[in-house]
Amino acid sequence: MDERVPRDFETLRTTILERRHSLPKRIAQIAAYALDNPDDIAFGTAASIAASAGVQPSTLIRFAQQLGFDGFTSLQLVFRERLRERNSSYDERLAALRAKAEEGAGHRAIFDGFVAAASTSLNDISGRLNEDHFEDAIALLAKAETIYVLAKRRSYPVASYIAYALGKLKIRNQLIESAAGLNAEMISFASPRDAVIAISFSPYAPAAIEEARVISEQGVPIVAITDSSFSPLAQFAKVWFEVAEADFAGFRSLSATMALAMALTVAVGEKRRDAGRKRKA
Amino acid sequence: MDERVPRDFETLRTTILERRHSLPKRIAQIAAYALDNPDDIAFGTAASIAASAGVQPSTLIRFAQQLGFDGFTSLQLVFRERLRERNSSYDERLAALRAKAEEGAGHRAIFDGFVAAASTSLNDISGRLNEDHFEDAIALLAKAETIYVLAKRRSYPVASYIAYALGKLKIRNQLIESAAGLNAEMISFASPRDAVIAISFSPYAPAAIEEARVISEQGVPIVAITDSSFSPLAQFAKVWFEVAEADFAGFRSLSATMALAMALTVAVGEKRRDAGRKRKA
DNA sequence: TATGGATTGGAATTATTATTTCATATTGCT
DNA sequence: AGCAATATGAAATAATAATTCCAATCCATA
Repeated sequence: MDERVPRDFETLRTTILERRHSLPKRIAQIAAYALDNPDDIAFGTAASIAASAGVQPSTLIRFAQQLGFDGFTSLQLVFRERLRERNSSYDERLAALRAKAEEGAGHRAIFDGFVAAASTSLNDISGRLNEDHFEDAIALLAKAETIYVLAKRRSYPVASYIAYALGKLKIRNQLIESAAGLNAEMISFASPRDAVIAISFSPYAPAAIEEARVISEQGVPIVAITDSSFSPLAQFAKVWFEVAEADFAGFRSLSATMALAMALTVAVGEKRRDAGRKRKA
Repeated sequence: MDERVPRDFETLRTTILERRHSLPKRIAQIAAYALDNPDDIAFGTAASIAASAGVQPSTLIRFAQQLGFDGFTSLQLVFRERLRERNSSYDERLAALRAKAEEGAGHRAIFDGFVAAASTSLNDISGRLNEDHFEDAIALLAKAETIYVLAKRRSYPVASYIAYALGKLKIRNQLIESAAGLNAEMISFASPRDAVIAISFSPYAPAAIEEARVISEQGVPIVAITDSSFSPLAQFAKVWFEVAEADFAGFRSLSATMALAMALTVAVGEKRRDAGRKRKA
């Protein structure tokens, strides 16, 4: 075997993708099948796999040999190993990730840490979302003429995704940001028939809090996403959500906030569609 | 076969535990082994498993028969099925949630869907991150004078979080966006001593691709985060990462991309700190 | 369009693996 | 302790599956 044989699934996958275009037709066919149905490769027999993929068993072996394995059996081992690794349960994996991230010094540990933080946050929020608040928030936003989106600094990415999604859903919205320093003017256009989604986490960006105060004094209802009941944002809000994001290396995961924000956005879109349909009928 | 044959792993497990004490010595031995090492049963051969468990192959078959199977092979199927299910459970859950949301099963389903999409994406990326590429990307970015961050539309939130984090870490960076339409000028300042983090997913925003092309022609190395090897972004990149984000209701989760982006950012920060320390010493 | 090389299909062969069988050992019972 | 029933070990056998081989076909190139 003069060529290096991929011994883990990822390397194998990469190798296949690289060579994809230089492979003969039938071999390419089995290659595509293998990447699409890795489980079948792991469990099946050469004959059964070949039949499912619509080729001859010998082709399957040729495929394995092209990749540097000495036969189908050794190729199959890689696919089996993948299943073994993937197998461990979610919680186990999460625990393992955290452990690795903590002990490990290398860069891989940093990556694992961020993945673990994101997973933890998601885990957490899915258990504690208050459904009544969620429905209230949707109702409130669905009847707004314009939805203003307010977030600064670390929360800003969430706001920009909300704005993107609202735009896609054809819901009129305004991201409160202005390179020209015209935020105050922008805010002054908001009326009680509009609504605001405001996002801020400790340490609360003063600008965000101040703008939330002003806008709430204009009678515009606010839906807030923040991190505790002590949040200054909570006091201005008609509805507010508490999201506890885990952090790693000083940077907060945004995954739970993102999920909540997207759910709100899409739910509002749906409610509007339903309302529109009813009005027509 | 007068007794009911367990066809799923949990039932099998329970059955074994119930009968444990009424089993002959060697059979009990293999029973214990089976529950402790289910993966080995799934993949091994009768001979190899028997050897690991310290019994004869025939005992293994007798064990299977006692449980009502007609041989080792049918018992093994249950163990294999277990691996298949474990592995696909996330995708299935997501599919179920999508279906539920489709038929209008309430807003909670939408929220669950976004959480599941995010979890699936994280799960996926943590298994397939290519560590070599990761190290290459870190090295490349760590020695850049200025890191340019390039992403449009749905990827923009990631870019803005990267820019925020780089700023916090005191790493000089430039987000390529300009309300004044000065992107071209901004890009023209980039030199081969700088580097770019570019993020784009299908359908690739033309502006992002075009800017990536221009900037790579200026000799500025690009680290790309994208969704497939066919991505037009990949061809301009020195290093690229494939991130498969699950989507829900038409909106892609950003959780995996975010985790990767943050990991890159923080790792670059660390590498720079280490380098600085070394220079001093 | 003729020719050589590469690719493919399908059956024959070889290898591996499950199962059966039977002799031997162990256990439980009177 | 002695006997029968049960359990076990080891090798023979049967089944299944991987691999090889060769003829047929396809494809690129002159």
